[in-house]
Amino acid sequence: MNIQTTIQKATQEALQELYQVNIDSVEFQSTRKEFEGDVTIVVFAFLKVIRGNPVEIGNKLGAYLKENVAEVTDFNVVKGFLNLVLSDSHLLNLFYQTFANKTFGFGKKDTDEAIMVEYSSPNTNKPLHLGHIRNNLLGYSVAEILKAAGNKVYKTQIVNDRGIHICKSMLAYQKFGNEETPESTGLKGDKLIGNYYVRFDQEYKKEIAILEAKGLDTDDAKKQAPLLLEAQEMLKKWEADDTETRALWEKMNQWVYKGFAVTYKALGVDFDINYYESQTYLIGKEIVEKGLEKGVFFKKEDGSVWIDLSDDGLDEKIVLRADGTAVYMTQDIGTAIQRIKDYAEVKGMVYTVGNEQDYHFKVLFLILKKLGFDWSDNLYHLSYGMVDLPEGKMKSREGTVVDADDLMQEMTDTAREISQDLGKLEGYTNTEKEDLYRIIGMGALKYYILKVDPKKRILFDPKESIDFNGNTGPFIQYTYARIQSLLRRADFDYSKPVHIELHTKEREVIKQLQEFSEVIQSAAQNHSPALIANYTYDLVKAFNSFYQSVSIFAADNATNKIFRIQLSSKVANVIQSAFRLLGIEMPERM
RNA sequence: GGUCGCGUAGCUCAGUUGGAUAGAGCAUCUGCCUUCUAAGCAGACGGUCACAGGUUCGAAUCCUGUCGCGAUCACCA
Repeated sequence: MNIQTTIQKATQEALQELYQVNIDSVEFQSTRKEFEGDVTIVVFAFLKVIRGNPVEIGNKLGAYLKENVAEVTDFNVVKGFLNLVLSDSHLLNLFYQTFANKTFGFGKKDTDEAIMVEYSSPNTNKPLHLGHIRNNLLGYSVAEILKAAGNKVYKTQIVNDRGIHICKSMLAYQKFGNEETPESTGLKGDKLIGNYYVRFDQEYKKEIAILEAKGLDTDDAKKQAPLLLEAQEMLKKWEADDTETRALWEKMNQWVYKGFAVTYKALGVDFDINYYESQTYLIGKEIVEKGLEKGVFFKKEDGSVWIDLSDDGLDEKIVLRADGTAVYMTQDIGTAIQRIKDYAEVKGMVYTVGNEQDYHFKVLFLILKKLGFDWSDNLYHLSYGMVDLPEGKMKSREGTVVDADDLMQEMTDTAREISQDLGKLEGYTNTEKEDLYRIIGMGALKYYILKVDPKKRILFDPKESIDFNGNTGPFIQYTYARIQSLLRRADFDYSKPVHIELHTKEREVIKQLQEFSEVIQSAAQNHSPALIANYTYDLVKAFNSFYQSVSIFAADNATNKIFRIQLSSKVANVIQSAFRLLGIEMPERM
């Protein structure tokens, strides 16, 4: 039985005995630093059933608990707050229990149920950019957190490999490409294709200008530009399985995938399953037909199929075009159902998609619910805010994007510059150094993005993001590296339990360590890596304060010294575990 | 205009189911390296938690309204 349950039971008994009342649950919180104590009971909460002065009630209750609960050694009452002091031996026992348990903090739910986490889901007509970085980091991290909380997880992406946007790149390549290849140009495949997407837009704009000069208005000019008509023609050919078109499409997509693989590897993310839109865009139609029979959908005069969601505060939404072709929603309905068919143990899904699609997912989930799928209650749209640049919104067609590969390289370069200035890396080989620069640079980038609440927008200033002080990845990595260095020096056996009188700072760190598993559960529930990040930073702050004010090597005696090293070691352990959930690597030295 | 989200220190952000005097970092200022990694620590300065009501022992947190910013309201994905 843990201490909270013990105290809760004792409190219930006490109130029964002292005031003859029954209390369902007791409200706990950890005692704030300014006050003496470890656990605090909010006495105000009892006032609804007990008449009286909260201070008096607190004192009586405190006395009872001190008397009857072995772990409670003292108490004090401030206003309506009863602060309980727990015994050193209790905290030490707690510490050694978790010290011995290597999987500390990670739930082990005995279940076959799985969650599918979708993220990234790129288009194959351009390279990944800063927005994808936020998406990938969030999706990957949430998947890891869900795993840590005891779930089986499948990571997946749906590759948007077909459609008019791909045809635009293909067309531009056909017209202006001169048979270029990644090999002939030395470009990454996704970069090469991206260039043609930009090229299409440039040429398209020229055509529009010409048409406008001939007197067409802008809308007509956009619709009648020959290039666009050609692209649409190409899409039709693609859908008709035209051999030549398909071959070009296949070739270009393969280049892009090779390029993406490099970016994903550098980002440290991966997928268990890939879905391709070219294979899924036709499914979903049957479902709509069935739903039509069941009366979930209705048909308009022109033959298009809709759903009326006005009873749910939304409006009407199209699910099938008049010509019978699928829309985005049709595909998503089909894909969701397909996934459950493919992986029977999947009971829920997380979609990592930007908040501009909030409405879409609201509708999608509602449709699936109306179609009667019980798993529709376990769908979650991991919605995140846009990443803005100081100059304004990113537009891929206008080239005002921060390219993912470039940004990662920039972070590594900056890490190199700063590290070389500090000059702490004597005796390292060049390979080791380069690896370290990468770990630090990526740590800075990942932490900077993940520490922010997903739903908030991030204003990304590349210069400011590379800050290695304060609440940053490198600061936490640095703390970890210091502890590793400490452990390398510890020449005695520090794995055995010792018992000492606890210093205030030591108590603080121990209590903070205990919270880790709760934080993981909470992060899993809220789908928020930010909780993990900020917890880790708090722990590091507490540890640094302990580290600097309590000298480890000049400890009062050998036993104290051993304990402090044990404590440091456990802190390193938890930091590493936490950062693994964020996808951030840890340096052994830095 | 309808719907959804956001608004906390000069800047970037925390703030768990409502709890004690609102928390960090950056920036500015003051101390601390003959022993363990100073990418650090200790401290100072800095707040009408957008605004106005309401709910209650208690509100940054919950409810209503107002203002500001953003997204969305496509037979695009």
